[in-house]
Amino acid sequence: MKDSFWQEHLCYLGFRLTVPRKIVINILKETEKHLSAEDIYVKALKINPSIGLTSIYRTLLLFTKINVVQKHDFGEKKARYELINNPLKKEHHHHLICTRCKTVIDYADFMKEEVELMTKTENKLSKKYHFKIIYHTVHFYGLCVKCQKLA
Amino acid sequence: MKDSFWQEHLCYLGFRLTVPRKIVINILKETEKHLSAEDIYVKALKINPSIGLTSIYRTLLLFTKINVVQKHDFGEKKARYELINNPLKKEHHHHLICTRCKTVIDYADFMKEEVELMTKTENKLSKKYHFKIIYHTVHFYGLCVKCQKLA
DNA sequence: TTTCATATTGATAATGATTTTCATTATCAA
DNA sequence: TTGATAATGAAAATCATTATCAATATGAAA
Repeated sequence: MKDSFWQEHLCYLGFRLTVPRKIVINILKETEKHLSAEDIYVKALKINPSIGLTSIYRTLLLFTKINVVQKHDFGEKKARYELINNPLKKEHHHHLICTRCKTVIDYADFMKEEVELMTKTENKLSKKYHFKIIYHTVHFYGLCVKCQKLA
Repeated sequence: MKDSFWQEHLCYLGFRLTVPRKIVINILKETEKHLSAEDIYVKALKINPSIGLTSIYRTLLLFTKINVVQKHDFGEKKARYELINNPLKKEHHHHLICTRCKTVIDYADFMKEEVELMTKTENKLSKKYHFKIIYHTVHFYGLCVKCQKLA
């Protein structure tokens, strides 16, 4: 029954292993990009034309809640999704976002210093503002090589 | 004709000094909060009931383009706006965002180290990825004091 | 296996923020 | 004061996402 780590995880938490859920995981597993719900839907239709967009959204919502995918907001009106622990990707990374073509580059360079400082800052801020920090985001916005030439 | 620094700026760039634009600037000048378009619209109606929501959006778009306001995306479905160089606010700051009540706390503590590292990282990333970085965002998401108790 | 309670689905309608359209009005230089 | 046109407000259109709800698929129990 178990098809992969993620599906086992689903099962473990008491969720059913359904067709749309398997398809969404497989699509995310095989890309390095940050796909929107629509992107995923289009790919899913090619695998199983009877799948509904609603299910894609519901699946992504569920996966986000159980920490199987991460939902990103890169300043577009639509959200983008990324599988957590995707073997194609670096463990932990931050993002460079091209404001023109919306391409997202993952980077994990210099993360040690960055994350160290973030942790330090988090601790200080938590105390000062009595704020319980759950996660942080670091986004660099700008222009990718291509768009620098075009703009 | 000129009413303030911002209005002069508008004028200088060749834009007209209209009623909705003055109102939006004045509303933003007098708050420390990050207001949504709707928030601003409600306040604007009290000053001039004939103002349209469309104009609020148009004004905010213009102001964002000419760097008079900064548009923020804190993970809600609606955007929030903040006047750049607001005398009520710290020059440069990052944000703590409560994921439950959506309150945003500005902080400028420890910014020196943070900004230094960001700049260093930006330089390295620019070179490595040939990416022209325009700006960055650092958001800490979590629960504010109140919501920690309620959640 | 077959049955069954119910978790999950897909089609459709609804939502809510933001944009577009377009005819009317306000602004400012001449 | 006038006139070109920038800017407005009302209403309709978009677009991503959610809610509704009847139909279906899933997995445990018989």
